[in-house]
This record gives sequence, C-alpha cells and structure tokens, in this order.
Amino acid sequence: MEQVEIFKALSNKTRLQLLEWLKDPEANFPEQKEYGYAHGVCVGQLQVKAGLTQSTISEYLSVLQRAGFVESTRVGQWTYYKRNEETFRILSQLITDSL
Amino acid sequence: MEQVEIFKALSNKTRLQLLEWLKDPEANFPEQKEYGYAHGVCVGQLQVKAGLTQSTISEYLSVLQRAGFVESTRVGQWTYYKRNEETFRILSQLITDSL
DNA sequence: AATTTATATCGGTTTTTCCCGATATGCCGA
DNA sequence: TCGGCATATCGGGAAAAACCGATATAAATT
Repeated sequence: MEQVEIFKALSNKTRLQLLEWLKDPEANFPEQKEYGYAHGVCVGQLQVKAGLTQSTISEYLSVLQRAGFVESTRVGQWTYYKRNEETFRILSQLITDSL
Repeated sequence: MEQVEIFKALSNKTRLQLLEWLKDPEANFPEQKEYGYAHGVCVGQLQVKAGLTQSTISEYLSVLQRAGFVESTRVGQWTYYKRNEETFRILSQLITDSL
C-alpha cells in the first residue's frame, strides 16, 4: 500500500469516525452485546450509527481494510470489522521515521 | 485544524515529495548553496524539482503550511519554506493516542 | 425451492481535488 | 518610477472522491 493511499483512507470524517467507534465496541454498540464483540462490529450497526447508506459504509470499510486499519471476519450472514492496532503503530512509527 | 484536514494535506504524492525533499535541503537543492539553507528552500527550487507549475507548487506549500507541516519566511522577493518537525511529532503522538 | 436478511458491487450525480494558464502583488535594481 | 523577477491568487477543465439507489450474491429460514 502506497503511503498516499494510507493517508487518503484517513481523509474522510466518516471513516475517522468509524475507526473511533471501533476502539470501544462495548460502549458504542451495546445493541450487539448478545452476539459478542470477538470479531468486532457488524456492518449494519456501523451503518445505522453513521447515518449513511449501507453501500457507502460497506465501501468505506473496504477502503479502511485495504489500508490495513481494519480486518473483517465473516460469520454466517454477518461481516464483522475490527481495528488492526498494529497498523496504527506502524503508521505512527512511519511518521517519526520516514515522513 | 481538523484531523481530517491534516490527513488531506498528506494525501497527495507531490506534497509528500516536497516534505521529503525538505528533510535534507543541502542534499536535494545544492543550487541554493550560495544563499544558505537557514530558512529552508525557496519556492522556485521546489517548483523546478517537482516539475509542476509555479502556481500549483505555491498552492501545495500553502496547504502544507495550513496543516502546520512547514513554515515560511519571506526574504526579499523570495519565500523560503522549511519543515516544522514539531508537527510531525505531534501527529505521530496523535495517532498512537487518539486515532 | 422460495423468501428473508446481511453485505457487496455497480452505475450515476454531485462535490472536491488536481493541476493548469493568466493575472495580481510585492520587492528589487536601474 | 519603471521594468523585471519571485510568489500568491484567481478562474477553470479534467479527474477523483463522496455519496446514493438499484441490483447481485451469499447465508439462514421456511
């Protein structure tokens, strides 16, 4: 992934918001409590909270995934997304080291 | 400055290139040796090296300045730009702390 | 097999970004 | 004060991004 693509992924308010929400699924998505948070949060919950259409959120999650900020797990008919903290650490390091 | 604006400033190949060149003015802009590097590199040098028009580079430097990545100094008819390392440190910190 | 539910993908409209040429501004030397 | 040089700003065309609604796919339910 190109550096510039990484930053593009972060250049959108909604996408930043999704990443922030995913920092604390329990607090931000209590509706999902009965299903657990092991693999993160499913697309539908994120979509409702963001208030944009399903297609848009799906696309945004895909952008974040291509940049490495989230990973997805398919469970039955649901796709769960959770943060990949490693990528954030690497990015932080990249900024101090090579930017 | 909004977080998203910071990342937008970094979402362009040429702007990232400018920041990289400014890390080592002596190595990347030997033509400017006789004028010194105290205040960084002047717009014209950056423009020639980038191979885009003067207006584009001027605009890009302005974007980087608004985001805090560079600062400018006017000396006679020249405007010199240099990196503001503090901003990079803050951004790196922001990513580990709040992103 | 048919229906429902969750997500992904596709095609299109609007907004934003990229990058240009032309022009304005500001500083300098003749 | 004029002409020239460096930079900034302005207006615009082309490309990309931000969304949307419609449709496709895939799994679960009947």
